[in-house]
Amino acid sequence: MARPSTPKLSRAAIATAALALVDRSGEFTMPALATALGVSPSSLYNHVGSKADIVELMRGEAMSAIRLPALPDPLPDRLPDGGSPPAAGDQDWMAVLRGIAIGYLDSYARHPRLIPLLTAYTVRDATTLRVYDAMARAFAAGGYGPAATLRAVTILDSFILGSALDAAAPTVVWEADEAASREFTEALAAGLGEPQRARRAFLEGLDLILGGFAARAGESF
Amino acid sequence: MARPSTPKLSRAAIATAALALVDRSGEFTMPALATALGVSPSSLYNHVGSKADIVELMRGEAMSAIRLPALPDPLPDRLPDGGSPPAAGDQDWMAVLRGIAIGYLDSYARHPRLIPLLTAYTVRDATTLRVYDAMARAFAAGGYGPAATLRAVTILDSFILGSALDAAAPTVVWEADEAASREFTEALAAGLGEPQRARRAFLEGLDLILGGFAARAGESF
DNA sequence: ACCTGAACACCGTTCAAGT
DNA sequence: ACCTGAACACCGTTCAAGT
Repeated sequence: MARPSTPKLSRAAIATAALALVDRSGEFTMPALATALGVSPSSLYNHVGSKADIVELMRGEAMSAIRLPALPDPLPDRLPDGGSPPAAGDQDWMAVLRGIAIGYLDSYARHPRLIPLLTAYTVRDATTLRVYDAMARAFAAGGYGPAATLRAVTILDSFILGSALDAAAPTVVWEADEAASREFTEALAAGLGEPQRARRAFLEGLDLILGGFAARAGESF
Repeated sequence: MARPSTPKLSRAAIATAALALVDRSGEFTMPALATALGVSPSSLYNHVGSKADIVELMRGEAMSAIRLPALPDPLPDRLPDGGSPPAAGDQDWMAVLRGIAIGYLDSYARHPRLIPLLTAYTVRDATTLRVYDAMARAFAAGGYGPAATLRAVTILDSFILGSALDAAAPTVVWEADEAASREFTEALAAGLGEPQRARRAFLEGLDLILGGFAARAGESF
């Protein structure tokens, strides 16, 4: 029973099983993963280099669900092919950014217990890079210069990741203690029950940020 | 050499040494901490219940540096004491929020390697609660109702935490690969060298968000 | 090429034993 | 009350051995 004729493992199978394990139990250890795959822990090392490697696989798996809006690739190319006007339409790239941001958050939200795991490792995932790329193209389409584009992408990324964390493992045990003010206590009482609380806050914050970007799009930078 | 006449350990000493260890090496294990304290690992359990307990101590330690603006406590109380007008001044609570947010981020930023550790545990720290409380009071002072206040605090918290993470462990190995667009490549080239890159992005995003809040303060919610 | 089992150097935590 | 040392059940990873 040493080497089976058809391999029991593959990187894809490991990624899927690992993500399912994290989703289900929140834990992620090599023995637990091996058990889920019906294999011995040391077998995993025939396909991955380390535990961190598997975390990267899970990141890719989680992000693969993103549907990036089909943005014309070398953006200027669409001008000569007739028809539509220069498409300065601010609505365009704002809507694109909104779509990307929401898709990005949803990818996280589908795997809440994965998020704290991701922050412990450094990213090196191609799909995530493509998300940033799409955002950068959208800002460029909105007239942002290179440096402003990078800051803008950073801002969006920070807010999205923070929102995902907030939703996944509430950063506060939302519970007013004896020292809490009336204002805070009332806010908790009013908001905590709300069903889509975290998501509604995200959407509101996203619109705040995008609104700010749109307002600045006219200025020089 | 069993029990010394004067205790070698205390919760405070453990908190300080743990934070110093994380700041210096990024690692955090009980044996390493014990060595740093000149003590055996099992001794720690006379003062803390678990490793998670120590993480909470570190969170408190990191947050204790925050200077919360002295906001009049039961806010309405300052009206009758004469002098200043009702102080509808939007500038007031916006400036207060800005100060809190920056202080909050700086507390994180001073201990970048602590941040990923924090996200793996659930918060139960009194100082952090006080930060939220101060934010809630500021929004209430700005005319926000309870539910809107909770969403607003959530938005700020998410952005701050996300920014801290982004700054601490760059969420992307910021490196354009072969599939990167011209826009993204240029943005990276223009922005990556910038000295205070992460902090400038944070300040810009913060102003975007606060600006949005200020603009909405007049509406009904 | 790919799985197994034994082995290594760790880890967090418990607990009797000491003072 | 508080520190020690031994012990327990883990963990990630390596590697010779098998096919």
